[in-house]
Amino acid sequence: MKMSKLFVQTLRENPSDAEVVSHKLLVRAGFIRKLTSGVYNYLPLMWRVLKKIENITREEMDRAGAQELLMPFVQPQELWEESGRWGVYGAELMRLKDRHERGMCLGPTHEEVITSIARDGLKSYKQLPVNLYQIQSKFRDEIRPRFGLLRGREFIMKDAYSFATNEEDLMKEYQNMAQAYKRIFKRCGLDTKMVQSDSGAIGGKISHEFMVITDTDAGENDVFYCDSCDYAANSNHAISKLPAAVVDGGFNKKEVIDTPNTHSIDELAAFLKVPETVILKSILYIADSKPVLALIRADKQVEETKLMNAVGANEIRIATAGEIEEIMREHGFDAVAGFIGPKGLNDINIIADKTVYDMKNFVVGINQTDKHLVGASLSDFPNIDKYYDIRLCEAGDFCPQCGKPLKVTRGIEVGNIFQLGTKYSEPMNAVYTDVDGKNKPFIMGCYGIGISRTAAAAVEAHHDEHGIAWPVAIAPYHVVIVPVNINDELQIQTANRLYEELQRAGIEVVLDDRDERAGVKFKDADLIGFPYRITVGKTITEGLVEFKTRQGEVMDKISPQDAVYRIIAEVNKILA
RNA sequence: CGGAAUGUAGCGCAGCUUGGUAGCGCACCGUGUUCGGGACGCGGGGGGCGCAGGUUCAAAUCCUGUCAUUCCGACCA
Repeated sequence: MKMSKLFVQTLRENPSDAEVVSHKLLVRAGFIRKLTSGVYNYLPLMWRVLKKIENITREEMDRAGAQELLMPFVQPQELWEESGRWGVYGAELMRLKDRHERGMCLGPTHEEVITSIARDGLKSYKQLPVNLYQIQSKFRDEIRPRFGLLRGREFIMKDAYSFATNEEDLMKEYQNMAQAYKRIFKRCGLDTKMVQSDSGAIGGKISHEFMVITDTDAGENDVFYCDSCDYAANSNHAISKLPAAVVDGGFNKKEVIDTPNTHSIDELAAFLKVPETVILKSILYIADSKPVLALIRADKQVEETKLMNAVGANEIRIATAGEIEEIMREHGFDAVAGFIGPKGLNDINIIADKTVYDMKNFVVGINQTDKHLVGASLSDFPNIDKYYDIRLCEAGDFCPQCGKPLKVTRGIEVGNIFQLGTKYSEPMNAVYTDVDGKNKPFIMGCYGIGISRTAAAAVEAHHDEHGIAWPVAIAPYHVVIVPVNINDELQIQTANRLYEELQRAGIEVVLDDRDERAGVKFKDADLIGFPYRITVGKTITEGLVEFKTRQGEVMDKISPQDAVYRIIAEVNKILA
């Protein structure tokens, strides 16, 4: 490709709406352009990158035995009613009506459609197990799109769905996909960590996410992991052992005392001169519009996804100050936030964290403003009868597997795998006929990779102050040839010769034939992120060129042949 | 949805307080000098100021409404 004809416009300045580095660089280097909030044009350079990631994904999925198909982007409401998700998916599902006022939606994921395909096309146990996948655009009307391609509303995803007759085959395919994913991300030049996670709106029991580890804001997930063993989990799912703590308040007697204006745990602990670990914290949530009281040792935080799972709700949020007072009033109490507790709330769902189980002689709110009960014990609250893990882990907690300290970092979720079981096949009546002649629902799994997010994550992982540094396997082009002065006959001839020679060898090469100063061409080359650069300058009179890798290796004076051979060798090695 | 802010040329911005008919940098076109890390000079082209009303002799500037975008909080590949 000649640079003079390449469709690209590089910018000197960062776009004003970009926060994270991948967004800034992809816009500045001319890869993407925003059409509307969370929706981007993939310009020619970007499309080359995306196609490469798609192809790597496709090759590995095919190698793993999956079959590619393509499902519609627009889906009918009825299908979503069959699975029961039309009512629960929420505003993220982009709903629309056709001219006949029939309900439709833009596909945010394709469990419903694939299940309908399976129930039509898979009739016998003899056809199973099978894994079907597609690579396609998805649309999710995110509350707040941001970070460019990392959280767009429209994005490209590879989604695969497996169908089996039993849990064992599902588990095999799950492992098979986990292995395929590791190969895919490795080939894309990305280090990923496979972590346990909550399965969220997609459903199912067991799930793992593939995270690109980063220490920037672009990583929207907290990941807890252990260096001593293989434990790693998303914060929404991580469990831990706690360091020893004082859990006995040491109060002489049980009594209600005045604790004026202690609206926060800080203030209460300071007022009573006790550690937070002897205070029982009560937080009122609204789960699917019903009140839920969460109890936890006051030095710990509630993990809302865990709480949501414990309640079995689809949506959860902390109650507002007004709601707290109103709900208290309904139960005959006059209490504001900061003074509430489980006392007397017999018809409210109470979810106690396991940390509560060990507490003795503690401090707790009793639904009276400006008062707390000290010296309390769990037997005072017969309505606390079950204990769950709803606690958010913290760095410094210990690994649940080996007991060593856990570490925390941030990650970008580029892929995930779920064991769905019969969550969709059962309600949608997707069954096959088993050996015994009986109809049984498919045991399903599903497996996603954010293709466009993976591209952005690659930029987050591979860049410097000058621009992007694409891994060879997903770079839009492998090499750029820069003749310093295009009016120099020898330089331009040599550049042309190298250009043709590399092309013949199957290398993807850009010849920067623009009549620009060398500095401009170098800046653009660095910004766009070509893995290799050959500069043909003055030293060509001695038969020498400069060879540079985007990683920073420079050879000032090298023969053009050596540069070409090296590029051919390295690229072929990576692509092999 | 709650809180904050912004919409002026492809991009980044100034001009609005104190209304007088739009400007700067980058990018683009022409031209000359320059030529190994985003050169400089000269000469050009492009917008009527998100949209719709209103006030006024006159509105990018004031008023009303509306739409969009961005940031901060609750969601997820």
